[in-house]
Amino acid sequence: MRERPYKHALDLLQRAGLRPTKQRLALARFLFDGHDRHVTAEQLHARALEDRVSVSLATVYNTLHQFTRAGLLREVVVDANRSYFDTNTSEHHHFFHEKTGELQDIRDVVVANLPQPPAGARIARVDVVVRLDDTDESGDVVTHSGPADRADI
Amino acid sequence: MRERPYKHALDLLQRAGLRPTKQRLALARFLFDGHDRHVTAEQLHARALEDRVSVSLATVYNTLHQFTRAGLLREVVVDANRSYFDTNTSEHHHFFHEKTGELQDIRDVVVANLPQPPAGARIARVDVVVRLDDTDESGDVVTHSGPADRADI
DNA sequence: TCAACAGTTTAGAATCGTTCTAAAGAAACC
DNA sequence: GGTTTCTTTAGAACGATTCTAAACTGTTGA
Repeated sequence: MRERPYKHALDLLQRAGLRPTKQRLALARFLFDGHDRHVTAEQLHARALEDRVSVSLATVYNTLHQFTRAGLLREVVVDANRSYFDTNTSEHHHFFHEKTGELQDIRDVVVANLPQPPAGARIARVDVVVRLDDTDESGDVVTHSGPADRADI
Repeated sequence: MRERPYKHALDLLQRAGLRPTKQRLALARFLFDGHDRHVTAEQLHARALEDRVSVSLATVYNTLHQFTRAGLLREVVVDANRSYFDTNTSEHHHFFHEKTGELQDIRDVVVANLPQPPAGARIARVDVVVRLDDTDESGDVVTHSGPADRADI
């Protein structure tokens, strides 16, 4: 994961059949540095500008969609107001912290007893979103024995 | 479920502490007629106009949110482009037909092995969205023995 | 090397769903 | 009825996203 970022990003672009432009390279280098990330277009744009990479918001959107089509990213729908893109494209699910808008990958969730899809349809994907609240406005400490062990719903 | 729609709607509004205006009554009568419905604001608005109930889109939005706050509806986030409101407020999950934008309730899904939420957070809700594709552009018949039985993911 | 084409970026306009605003209208209360 | 409070509404405003058309850049091949 600590590999030569330029080379790695270049590689990904080439495999996706995308010309390695300055903008795409910069975005890819940031997105695919080995961390699992959940970014919105605005966040990624801001980040690029911080790094003094001049790129327009339109290009950020284009690039995110191209990367998604290429299977490098996965779009996560959790919030009606913004789209998140996840650099982790393997099977997994999410905690979504409603207050902060933060997403967090969770693994090993088991979904069972799904009904058969209607005729003519096929399951494309199963998404589990666990929405999180703050425990308590009073600032109480969380005793780690609480509820939330009743994993079934 | 076949009860006097006026009375039932009136009742719901009263219990929710909302003045029974013409608009709210009309929307409530349609929404809570005993069927499970998944509506967008636009759809509900169009439907009201068909029924010759004059109501503005702003009021439809207001009303949907008021009903949601009152626990009469549940907002479902499945599509980045529109909000759905579900008249079924009990524990259940959804099939989402990506092509048509249709939602369908599914019951009895089991979600297990959820990790503990991070300290300070509490699970507010678990949403399972099963995204559906068309089986096949060639129009093949679905043999009901196919995949989609491997319910775990 | 360079022309020429195809793919890319961009600013800004446009779009779309949704929310806001301020004023007019209706329900509730005395 | 008069007054207060809640509702509705048209239209403006908004924020995220997409589109447009023109400028730009990578690539290819002579």
